[in-house]
Amino acid sequence: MELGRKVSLKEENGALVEELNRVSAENKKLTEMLAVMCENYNALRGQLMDYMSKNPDKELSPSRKRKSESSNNNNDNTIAMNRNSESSSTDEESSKKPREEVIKSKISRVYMRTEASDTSLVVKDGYQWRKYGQKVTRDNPSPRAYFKCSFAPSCPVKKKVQRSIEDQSVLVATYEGEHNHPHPSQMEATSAATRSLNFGSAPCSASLGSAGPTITLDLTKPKSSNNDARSSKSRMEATPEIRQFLVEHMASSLTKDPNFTAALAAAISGRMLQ
DNA sequence: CGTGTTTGACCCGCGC
DNA sequence: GCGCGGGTCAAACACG
Repeated sequence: MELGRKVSLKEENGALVEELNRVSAENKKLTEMLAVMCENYNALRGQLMDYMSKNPDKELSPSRKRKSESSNNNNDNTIAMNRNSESSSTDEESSKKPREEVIKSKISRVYMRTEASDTSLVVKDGYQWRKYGQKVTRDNPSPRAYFKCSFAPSCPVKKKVQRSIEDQSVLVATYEGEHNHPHPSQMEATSAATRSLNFGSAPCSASLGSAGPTITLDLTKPKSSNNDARSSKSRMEATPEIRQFLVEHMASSLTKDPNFTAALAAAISGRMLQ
């Protein structure tokens, strides 16, 4: 009967709407997961740098530097910075002489996907930043924001945040230097990170189809060889082995593929835009 | 009133 | 030397 057909059509319509809602929710969840992954990556990266800077005992004089672009790509690994905060650039108050630059700061680039409507160029990486400038650059119509770590001048880390010219919903954060202090807001960052992704206890895998590379983090069987007691004193809520493994895994991934995060963010955002 | 942000001015390196 | 452009400073401003 026609009535029955109408009813079934209506049911089908409702089912479709429900499916749409479900897909939308899933999309949203994936977006959140991506953001969380980026947060986790940033946190892990910081821990990795912290860890690696504790092991090598190279004597390098920390010097703040202005621009360190000479020939390097975005992930040169000059990681053995001296982390002594007292001697870092607060001593001599030379106003205009060029500071000697023995080593370059570590420069890393992080791609962070945000809402396109989010106009604040804020990349939540767990650290506190103070904005000190904003410029419109030539190659990108989006303004570039300049941040210093709130622990400055004892912490010389700076970052630049600018929207990607290709995808306005992707923030490109360029970090210069390394934090010589633990996460000031480790709890907030951790809670935010574990809000929707249980990071320490569940296996985490992210795989992308045709659009990009397949990246899988298998946390089911971490190595249990060594744990860094010093770094675990302040921020080890998840299992140290898991974090250790994650750090090593991330390090190896990044070593093999410097554009790891770029590819990940670009691929996922591209699929989400479809 | 203290703290963080905004924004125009200034500095400085680099290419011509 | 000069102009351009990216990076930084600092006074003004906003906000709690």
